[in-house]
Amino acid sequence: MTSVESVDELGRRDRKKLETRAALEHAALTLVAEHGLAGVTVEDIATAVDLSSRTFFNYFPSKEDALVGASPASVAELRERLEAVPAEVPVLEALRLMSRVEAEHVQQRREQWLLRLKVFEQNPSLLPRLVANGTETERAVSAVVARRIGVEPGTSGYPELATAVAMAAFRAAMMRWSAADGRPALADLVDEAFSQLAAGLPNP
Amino acid sequence: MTSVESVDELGRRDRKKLETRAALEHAALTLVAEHGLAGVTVEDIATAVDLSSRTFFNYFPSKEDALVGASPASVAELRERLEAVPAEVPVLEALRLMSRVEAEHVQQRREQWLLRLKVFEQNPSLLPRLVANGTETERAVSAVVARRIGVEPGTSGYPELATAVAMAAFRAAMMRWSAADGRPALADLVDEAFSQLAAGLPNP
DNA sequence: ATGAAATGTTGCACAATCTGAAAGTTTCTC
DNA sequence: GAGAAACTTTCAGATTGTGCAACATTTCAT
Repeated sequence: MTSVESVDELGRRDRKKLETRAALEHAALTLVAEHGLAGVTVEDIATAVDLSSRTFFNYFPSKEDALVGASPASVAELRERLEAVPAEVPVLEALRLMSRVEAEHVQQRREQWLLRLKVFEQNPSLLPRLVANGTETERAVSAVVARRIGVEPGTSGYPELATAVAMAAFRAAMMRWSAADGRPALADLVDEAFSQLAAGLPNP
Repeated sequence: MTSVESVDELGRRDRKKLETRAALEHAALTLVAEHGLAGVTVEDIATAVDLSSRTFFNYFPSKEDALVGASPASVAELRERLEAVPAEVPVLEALRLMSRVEAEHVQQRREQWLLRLKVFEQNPSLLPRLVANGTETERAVSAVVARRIGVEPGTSGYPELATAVAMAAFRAAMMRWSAADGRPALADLVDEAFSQLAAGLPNP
């Protein structure tokens, strides 16, 4: 279908789609931040953007998904980013590099992500969804890792372990970043986490 | 169903409650294993146990929760188990010991857990729920870790990192165990994962 | 054993979530 | 500009989940 184009090269239709999607995400985040997850209905979110609630469901399968704001392209991006790392680089280091780039992307949407993470902290039932995003990508990333070390997926368990651990480290860094109100650079926190991983998580 | 009558000290009422809860869990798992998550309604599950759907919601807040079968006591158990490890044992080793015990508990309910994990694999939208259980406990465990190394929670980030990583390793071991159809001992797989963690996840 | 208290189950009403299908509207292509 | 393609909306309906009141059962004190 449509390959990787920049936003400028899109037609009016796709541009409006992205706008609508972003507007729904933003409305969902701000409304839930103010009234709590249970205090906001899909109808509330839709009317805040002047859309029917049915249209909301054309964009997101559920209220929670609008808060996660899972971008469909992110999986492929992550994979390509990981595949771009030279084969002689150790797996954990490759995952660190991939995560650093992801951290910079999050940092670019700083306000949005800080708001999102705050909403997630205040509504713990959402936290699994943040990992859900990861669950999709976990298979893709671990498949790349498996190829990288020349192993059939699902036999050694190492690719799945390394992937799951790396994503856990990334999430932990994000939560710490959010708790510190986005003061330190997220990429630095990610780096620190991976360093501790590489050292075998010794007592500090 | 003939009760195991090993649940001493409990009156008939609480015994029946446990039975009903287990029956609902079992019905939910087997039905979803056969018809898929979307192919089973709460009404189906309830009538399979000869209960009203209203009663189902007295036991579980949602259909998904019946599949997870979250035991309320598990959080406290985990905490106590971790606190029981001598203070001079390094954090990662303490988490390994805690996880081993948990692995043995899972192994004791082998069939139930293999079915559950199979259901979760076949319905990926459920996977976050498996971690949801963890999200609750993640705070509790990381709080214990923080006390163990004498750090204010939320400052160093190490307790949260170590906890998240340990739980990721445990989950990876469980998935591998499930993929291997429960052949190897789960505790051994957990052990192996933690060994790789302690070694800094070197390329295999 | 018996009656009162506590607890569990159920039916009912109701709000909210989410999905198909059909019809209307906008955008794209030629 | 005309037709095709894609997006939005309305509508109907199944399902989820909760509060409440009535009913049934278990427990407990006497």
